[in-house]
Amino acid sequence: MVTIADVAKHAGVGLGTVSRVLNGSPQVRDATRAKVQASIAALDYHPNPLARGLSLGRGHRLGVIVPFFTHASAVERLRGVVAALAGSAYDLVLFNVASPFHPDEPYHALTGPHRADGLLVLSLPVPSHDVERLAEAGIPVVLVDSWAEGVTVVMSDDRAGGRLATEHLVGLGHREIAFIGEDPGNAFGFTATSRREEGYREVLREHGIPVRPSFVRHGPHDHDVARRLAAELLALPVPPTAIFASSDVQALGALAAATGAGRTVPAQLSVVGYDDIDLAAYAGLTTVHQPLFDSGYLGARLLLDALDSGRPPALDRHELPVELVTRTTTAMLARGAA
Amino acid sequence: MVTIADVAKHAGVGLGTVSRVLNGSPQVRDATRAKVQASIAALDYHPNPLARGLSLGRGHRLGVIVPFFTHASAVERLRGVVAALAGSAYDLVLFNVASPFHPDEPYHALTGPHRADGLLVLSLPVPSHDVERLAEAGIPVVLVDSWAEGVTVVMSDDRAGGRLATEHLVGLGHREIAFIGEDPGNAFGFTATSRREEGYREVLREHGIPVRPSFVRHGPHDHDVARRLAAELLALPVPPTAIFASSDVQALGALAAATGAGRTVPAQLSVVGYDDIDLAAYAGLTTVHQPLFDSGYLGARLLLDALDSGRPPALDRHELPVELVTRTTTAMLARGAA
DNA sequence: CCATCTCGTGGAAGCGCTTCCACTGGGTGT
DNA sequence: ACACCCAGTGGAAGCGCTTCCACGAGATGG
Repeated sequence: MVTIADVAKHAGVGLGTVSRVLNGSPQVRDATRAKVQASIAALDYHPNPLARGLSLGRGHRLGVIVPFFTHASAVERLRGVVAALAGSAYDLVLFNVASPFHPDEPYHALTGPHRADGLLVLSLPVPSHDVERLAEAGIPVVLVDSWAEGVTVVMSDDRAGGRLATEHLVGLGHREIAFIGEDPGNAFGFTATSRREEGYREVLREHGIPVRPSFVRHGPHDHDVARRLAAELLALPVPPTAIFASSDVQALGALAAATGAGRTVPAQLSVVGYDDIDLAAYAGLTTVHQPLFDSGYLGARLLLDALDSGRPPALDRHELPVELVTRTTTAMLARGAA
Repeated sequence: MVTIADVAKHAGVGLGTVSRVLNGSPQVRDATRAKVQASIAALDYHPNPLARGLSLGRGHRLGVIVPFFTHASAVERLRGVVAALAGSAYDLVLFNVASPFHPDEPYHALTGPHRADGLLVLSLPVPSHDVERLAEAGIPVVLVDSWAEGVTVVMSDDRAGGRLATEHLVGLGHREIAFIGEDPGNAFGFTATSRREEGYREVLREHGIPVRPSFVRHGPHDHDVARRLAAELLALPVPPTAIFASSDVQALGALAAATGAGRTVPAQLSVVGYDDIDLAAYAGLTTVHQPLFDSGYLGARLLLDALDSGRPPALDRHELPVELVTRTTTAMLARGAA
């Protein structure tokens, strides 16, 4: 293992000078710099990031907390994060939250200093207690698709998205519109689904359409669960003519239920999803597109800027636009139906 | 920031003792241990992993190199890696290889000591030059879905998978079977595709079916490229009655081309994919299933074992089984066709 | 010509941890 | 009774780096 001392000896200079060259200090004569750089190349020297980190007090690690297994959308956001970090001095350290039973476990581990210099949280809530600890420790935090008091957040306007989807269905003549989403009290603490539901309720109310309690179903974010919930909806005495699901995965479950119940889509049932993941395009699913990649990218950039400047990220709420993508799972309400 | 010295003072013991407690050394009297643990809790002390890493000579970081943007299958493998690392002392550091133009760039960065303690490489080739450097640096390496001289590898039997797919089509009566895969000289250096192609060629040969050069098409691993290649195949004077694509993404491209050319699947064209990603099930794609999750899991476990034992991973070639999943994109060759 | 400044440089101190060595005090064997 | 050993402990050294302080050599000004 070659160290800075070896380079110094080889170049015939002091350690300090080598360090200055490594860190681009202007306080080095050009001739000296060249000599040192030649030695670095000759010895194939690589600085030890651990030692560097210890000395500097930061390890150039960006922690990303992500519910990897539960939401397909998280992957696309992660891609954005990866893209933002390319070329930066920071390494991406991945912390998965697999189980909803210990959602705060990663924070406990991370609030210890130097586990990561900054934290990006995708879709998960952060207990206020941990927000404080992270703030005390001086670790900047950015939330994507989530919200917490006193933290910089990047979100898309979920309520507007919920409105968009519902307006679309109402515009097609539907009045019996069901909703499938996650339980507001879900174990992970995901909240986006509730805001989408709010948009749904608002639009119905504005059009004077009563929100039937039996038309609003909640369950874990899972294809088969959604399928079951949709099957229940379709078996109702007065079944819905349209379903708005708060995610594409759930919408695809609804599609499967429709097939199972012998309903053709969109002739006998319209379905709208949310997220616009890869699958949506293949399935021809009408859905609300949100900029998943961009949200991850922006979140990471905000964090990097904060880290570079030494200032905590601006306490803004960055809102990304959503947009309805009309495909082939929605259609005008057939006359005489419902 | 509270350090080990603070804990020592608070507990009225020496630094060494605190360190021994932290590291579970038996050389501490129970009473002393309890006292120290109480102080740790009272002060909310968290060891600094950077300092620990510097002292120990390893940072408890497991580097994963993954072509994140190009292959959907990589994500599923990554999930396996994440699962294997849960509960271990190692953090997952993600290195993306976005561009094929500098495929060895991450290795340059990583062969420097302590960037990561071990390296897991997904689907990418490792230049032999870097294999040597990593070996010299004592960094264990495991490859998943790739191969290199002198490195532990986890792979599935791609040739057998290629055979499986082709046998299936031949068994359905097809003789005009085309292949769509990646160029053997592709910039990233992916090799799995070539082994699948070998299996395809072998089976055709065994059945006395000539391999028409015009039936074998190569292009980057991309849906739209595959779609174009498939469109070319279908426009041939004697078009194929079946297409075996070396990945699901490419098979889905072929499906799109079939729709574009007015061919119904599977009546007028059979299509087989490879990987069995999420999309395959939704699309009803017949495909070769390979244990993506398990491959990542196993690779990570091998690496962790090597790290824990201090021995390099056994130089085995771990081969995972593949299996044909028959869905709705393949059917008996219609009489009189071709 | 000397005091003063500036630039470039060497190297010690210090980051927080582990580990090794030295030391103590109570057993143990004879 | 004495030598010996060993469990338990304190603390110095050292991991490889950055940074600060000190210092020498020219340059500058009076």
